Amino acid sequence: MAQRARPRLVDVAQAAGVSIAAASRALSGAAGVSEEIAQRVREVAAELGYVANVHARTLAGGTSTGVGLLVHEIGDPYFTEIASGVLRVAAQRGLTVQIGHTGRDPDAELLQVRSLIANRVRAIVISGSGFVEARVQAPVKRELQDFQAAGGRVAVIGRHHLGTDAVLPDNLAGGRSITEHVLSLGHRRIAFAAGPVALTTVADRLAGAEEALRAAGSRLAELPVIEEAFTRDGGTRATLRILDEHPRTTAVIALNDDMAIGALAALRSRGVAVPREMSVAGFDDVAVAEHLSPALTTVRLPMTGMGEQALLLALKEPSVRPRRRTTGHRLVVRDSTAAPRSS
Amino acid sequence: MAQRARPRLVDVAQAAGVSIAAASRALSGAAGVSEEIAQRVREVAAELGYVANVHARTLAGGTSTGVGLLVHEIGDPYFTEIASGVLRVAAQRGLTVQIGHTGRDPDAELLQVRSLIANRVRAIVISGSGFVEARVQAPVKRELQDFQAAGGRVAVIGRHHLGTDAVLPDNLAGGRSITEHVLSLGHRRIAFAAGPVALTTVADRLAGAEEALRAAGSRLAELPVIEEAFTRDGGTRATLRILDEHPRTTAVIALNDDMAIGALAALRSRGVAVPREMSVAGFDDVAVAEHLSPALTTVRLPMTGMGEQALLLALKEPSVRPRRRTTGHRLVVRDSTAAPRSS
DNA sequence: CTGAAAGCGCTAACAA
DNA sequence: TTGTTAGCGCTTTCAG
Repeated sequence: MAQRARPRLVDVAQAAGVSIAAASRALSGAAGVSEEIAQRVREVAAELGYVANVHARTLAGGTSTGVGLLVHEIGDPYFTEIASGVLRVAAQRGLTVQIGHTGRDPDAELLQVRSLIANRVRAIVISGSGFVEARVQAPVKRELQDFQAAGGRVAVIGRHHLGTDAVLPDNLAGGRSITEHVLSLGHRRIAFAAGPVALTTVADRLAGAEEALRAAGSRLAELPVIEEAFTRDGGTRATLRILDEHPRTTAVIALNDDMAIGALAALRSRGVAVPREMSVAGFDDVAVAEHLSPALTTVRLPMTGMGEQALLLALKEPSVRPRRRTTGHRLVVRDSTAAPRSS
Repeated sequence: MAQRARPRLVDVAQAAGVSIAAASRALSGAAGVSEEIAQRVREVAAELGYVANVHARTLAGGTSTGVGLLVHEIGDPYFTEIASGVLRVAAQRGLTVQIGHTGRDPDAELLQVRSLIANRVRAIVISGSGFVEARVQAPVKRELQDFQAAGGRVAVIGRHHLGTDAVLPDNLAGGRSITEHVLSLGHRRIAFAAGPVALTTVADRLAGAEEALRAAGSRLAELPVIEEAFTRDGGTRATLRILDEHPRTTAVIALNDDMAIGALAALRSRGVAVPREMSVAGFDDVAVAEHLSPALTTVRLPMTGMGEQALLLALKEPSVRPRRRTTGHRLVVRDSTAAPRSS
């Protein structure tokens, strides 16, 4: 345990025989030093293995190089891809990213936001659905507002109602597209494997489905919408319930790919052939969707791009009114959907 | 832009009518304040929306609450699961995690390590294979050594040669197991879809395969080992080459699941039935492996647990000699492997 | 138990 | 161009 302390700026300055101010300027690339001194300081610093203390720098300079990223759960492929986009932009801007799980729990989210604020990050990106009910996220909203009032920047992905810049996935139109697709194949006894309708993402996708259904002379209220967790396991449970409670169903529309994967597992376990006996559709087009068994029909959302966009938005100068960027979507028809068996 | 500054400790102290020292003690839960004052300070702080500045705190106290996590690419499901484990442990300990991509590039890795050190994180977890050739990672090693000498902690996942605590996945034994499995099905014309053999992970898994092959009276040198990127696309390219250059092959062993997914895609595109015409095996058992088409035979590694273990190790008191934790592995036989067609 | 004051390592005026 | 110095917001001796 040498506990040998790391060299500080003074050490570098001393070793280079210049003032600490000169050393600071040389290392941070600021103007006002002769190239000669700058050169020498850099060499000495490298020799000593000097690495500036970010905390001291941030405290003195007032500007942080950190950004925050909050996801529901990094293991969920939807968030994984978003995170990947955020990391890419951050790296290329020389920013550092602090990441945290929210678990779709408003309390955990509040804690994480506080932690980011405590770290004085320059910008916060929050991804993942919010709640239809504005009240549950009021504390976070207030915290974010204060953060912004103090000069912080915020961008959210897939949320409204937070009064911040936002990247909005095409949930409504996507919900319409996938439902139209299933209807066009001839399905009428459709069931939805949904996450909690309290989530805006779920609500929006269902709203899109409703539009498609009405156009076809049907209504969402006439069909089973099974609410379970917005996860793989939730998809499995929802599908098992559909099989048991609505045995004549010919198509399951899962409200995200993760649920669709769970749905496929449930159908396999019950020996139901997809798409011959049951069609399955997902939403998001996560990277593995095309490699599933069978390859999943779904709606593609540009997740990585959404992550990039969000951080880029958050890094821009704030505008008077919150900005909104809506993404496109694309229906991707693969092998998991087909016409119902003529019964 | 109000640019209204956030309240500081002085503001809280003033509002509560106590000294800044007392306020500090009250908020950080230190001893030496009457419960009465502590109570009052906490109330005032909450009212004002006070959030302590981590930079100031770290600078003054000398102890950071941040930890660093470096992954090759968060989009790779192997790292995703590791990250999930790390985030879980961090959250439960009230630690903050800074994450970065290394892209399996030693230079990028060095930059990321420097960034973590600059942020004075308490511990660094580096996941992802190192290089067989020790020389390429010498600079990182030196940096980590200095970091540790200054009291920092480091743990790596799936690397040797770094002189730090390590969590070592069961690559050798796993490589043996999966190869034994394929051999036991009767395959002899086996090909390997490998990542760069310069990676220790690849080298170790191949060494395990060699053991199994020798026990069966064969040798690795007699079989095609196709080196491509250790990714999905790499798996696709390797498999296409196997199909073209070694057309009599009856089984492909991919050295990770991501490559196996690419292999399945390649075979599908060429109309080769799995496992009837070609068996495919993977390695890792990422979450989607069981949902692939067909479900993938692979070797399970406890990735999430590895992430947890690594951070836990890094948070422990350092020992004189680097600690090593080896994981187990489990052969998971699913539908992608079968006996070769009797030709 | 409480408060005054000395830094933590760095940046950014300000002088020279 | 250079160097001096006053903080940045907090923790932590050290007196009281």
